[in-house]
Amino acid sequence: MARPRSEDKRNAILAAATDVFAERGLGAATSAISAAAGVAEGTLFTYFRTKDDLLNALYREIKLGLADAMMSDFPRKKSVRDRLAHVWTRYVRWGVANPKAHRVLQQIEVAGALTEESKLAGLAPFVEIQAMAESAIAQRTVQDLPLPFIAATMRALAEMTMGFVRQHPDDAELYERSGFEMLWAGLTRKR
Amino acid sequence: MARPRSEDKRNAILAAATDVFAERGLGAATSAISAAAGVAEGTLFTYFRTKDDLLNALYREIKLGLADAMMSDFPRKKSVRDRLAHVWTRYVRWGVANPKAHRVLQQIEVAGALTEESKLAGLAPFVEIQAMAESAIAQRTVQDLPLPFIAATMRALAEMTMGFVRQHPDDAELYERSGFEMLWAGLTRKR
Amino acid sequence: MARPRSEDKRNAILAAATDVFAERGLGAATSAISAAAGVAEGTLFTYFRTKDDLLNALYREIKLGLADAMMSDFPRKKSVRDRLAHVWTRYVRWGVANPKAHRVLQQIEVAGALTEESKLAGLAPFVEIQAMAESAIAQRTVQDLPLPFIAATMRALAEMTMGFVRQHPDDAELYERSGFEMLWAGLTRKR
Amino acid sequence: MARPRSEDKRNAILAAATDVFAERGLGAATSAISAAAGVAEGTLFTYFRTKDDLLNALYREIKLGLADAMMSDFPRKKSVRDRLAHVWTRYVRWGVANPKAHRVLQQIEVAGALTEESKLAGLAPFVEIQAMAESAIAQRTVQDLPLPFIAATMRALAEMTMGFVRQHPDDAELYERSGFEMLWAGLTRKR
DNA sequence: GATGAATGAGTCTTCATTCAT
DNA sequence: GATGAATGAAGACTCATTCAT
Repeated sequence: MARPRSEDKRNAILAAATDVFAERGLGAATSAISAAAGVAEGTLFTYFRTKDDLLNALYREIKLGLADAMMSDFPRKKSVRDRLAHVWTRYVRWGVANPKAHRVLQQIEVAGALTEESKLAGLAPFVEIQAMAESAIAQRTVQDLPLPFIAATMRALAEMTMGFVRQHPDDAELYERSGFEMLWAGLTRKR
Repeated sequence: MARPRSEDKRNAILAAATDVFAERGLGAATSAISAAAGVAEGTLFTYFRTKDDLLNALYREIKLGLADAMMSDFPRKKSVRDRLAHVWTRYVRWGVANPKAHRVLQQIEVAGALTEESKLAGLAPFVEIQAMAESAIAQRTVQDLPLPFIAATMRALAEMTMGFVRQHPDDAELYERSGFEMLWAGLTRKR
Repeated sequence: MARPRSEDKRNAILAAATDVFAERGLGAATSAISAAAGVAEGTLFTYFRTKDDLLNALYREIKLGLADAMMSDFPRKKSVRDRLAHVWTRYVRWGVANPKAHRVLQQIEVAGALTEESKLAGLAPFVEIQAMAESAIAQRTVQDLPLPFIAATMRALAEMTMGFVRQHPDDAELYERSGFEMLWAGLTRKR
Repeated sequence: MARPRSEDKRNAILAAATDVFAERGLGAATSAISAAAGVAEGTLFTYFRTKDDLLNALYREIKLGLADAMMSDFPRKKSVRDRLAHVWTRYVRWGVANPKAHRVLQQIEVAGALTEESKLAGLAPFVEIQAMAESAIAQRTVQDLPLPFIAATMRALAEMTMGFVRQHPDDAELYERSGFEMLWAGLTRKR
């Protein structure tokens, strides 16, 4: 029955990859990652067949963590505004609290190493947000715009907001709130 | 200085770099770029001392082109809304018309290879936009928010919009307009 | 010694090694062999201490099979020509019927991984052939040449013949006979 | 015009490859070859794109040298027997004088790394031998057998003979002559 | 200045072998 | 004994940069 593959080691590698990639970019050597994870160079490849595999797994892992952060305690019963605010706040705070993961996420997305499968897997956890947006449109609170457009808007503003909160932690609340108000103003029907 | 450096060659290299980096990522080999530019491998290094230098120069070059696209014919005399719409439209259209340059710009920004100098140089051409925003705040059309925050908001929404226009060219106008309206609604004071 | 080593497993590994080495060369990974044999990677090493050990064992195994094919039903009582023809035919047919084993044999011999011990062991089963040759020389049917030279001649011609039979199975008989006649003509005293 | 590729370096690499492969097998590291050739590791790859390319080039190079050795001073006007003896002797002596090249040739042929192109190129220099054999058959000196079969016979016997000459240099002449007589007896029509 | 051969450190990945389970 | 995860030394090949021509 040999030694079973260790979840701990897998996680250590993913964590190390996050650190190393965040600091040196995706071009960082796999050997740096295995070293940071405290495993042998070869071990990395028993958990992830190739560097690209590692990248894809890391992407999913981070996305999953993000989804969890955003959707836990989701106030299903509250108003559209409250629900959107919940998601917004959680997203921004996650990005501020996990700058490395956030940075790596961006790099992976822009690098073009993701499989279609991973892209889909990364999207999956966010269906509930879409559902919320859909119902909001239906009740005419939010303008009639394509859902992906709305989602992308939120994301774009949230990412931007994170940057400001990171740079000016003292004004965190200001930026967090201002960002949200801009989003809300942009999305809702006028008057 | 027998033969002077050729502006043509420099441009050929920058253009080739845009193509190659856009297609293969910043990890692409300099030899691929020199080949695409039709010059020898060594020649690239007489125009740019290192690969990082090339990256920085490319960044500035693209930013300059972008600034030019945005600010030419700038309607200094018109309303804040008109001026903002001008900038918005130009930005979005530039991104749609120059997907490779846009893609490379993003990669460079996210990769962390930029010198402070380059970052500043990249910002410079956009001072006029800032000025516009400043005056708009002063006259209380736009909310009293930090200028960089406003600029970043515009950028974030514009980049997102580009993506949609690229994917749905037939609805270009819809996305372009919707994006702008969201920006405007977000920035202006609520009555 | 709770569980005794299984002869089956050993054989499975040797058979798998024949297949894998024949197809991918001696550089093939031991893990490919264990996989093909349906055993764990580590198991291979309980049956053969090192890859070189496996190679040597495989060599002997194949040689043994070959000797068996050649010497079974050996017509001890018949004429020199009949006995030589028997050996010739059996050798050629074995090579045609076992192309992988034959191929691996050649690779091992040419690769220089054999111990002296294995070389000797590989020769052993062929003593009877030598004996036959010796007596043939004594009775002056065959020219007075060093025995190993005679053996090598037969082998060289037989291996060559195998190749032709493999490539032109329809002319198998022609090549088999022609080859033998050449051998016989070459070995016997000219009148 | 930069430094031109040096024929010397190319030859040094090929010579080093012959040595190293002969001693350690085709699995030998390219770094061992570049070191033996006195060039940097990378340099090997500017002359041969891959290890397989090197193998193929080496094969052609050796075959060319062999053909040259065999066919120079070819006695076109003499009898079939003399011409065959010429080729035979040259071949055997080449193999004895160039044991490393000969060994490497065998390894490459058995390893299955040759392109069809290389195989053809390796055959080309030997057309004259075929022509000779053809005419010999026509004049009914040699038995009517497929040409490739005849060629292969000569080769098989010659290679075997080389081995004996190498092991017993003092009896070189004996083996050389005996081998040839066997070949001649085998090929010619009886009576 | 232009060229491209030369360099060798660095990359990802493989693999024989060991050893915890 | 069987298993397969762990190991780390190689290995083939790449690439930014230098420099002879």
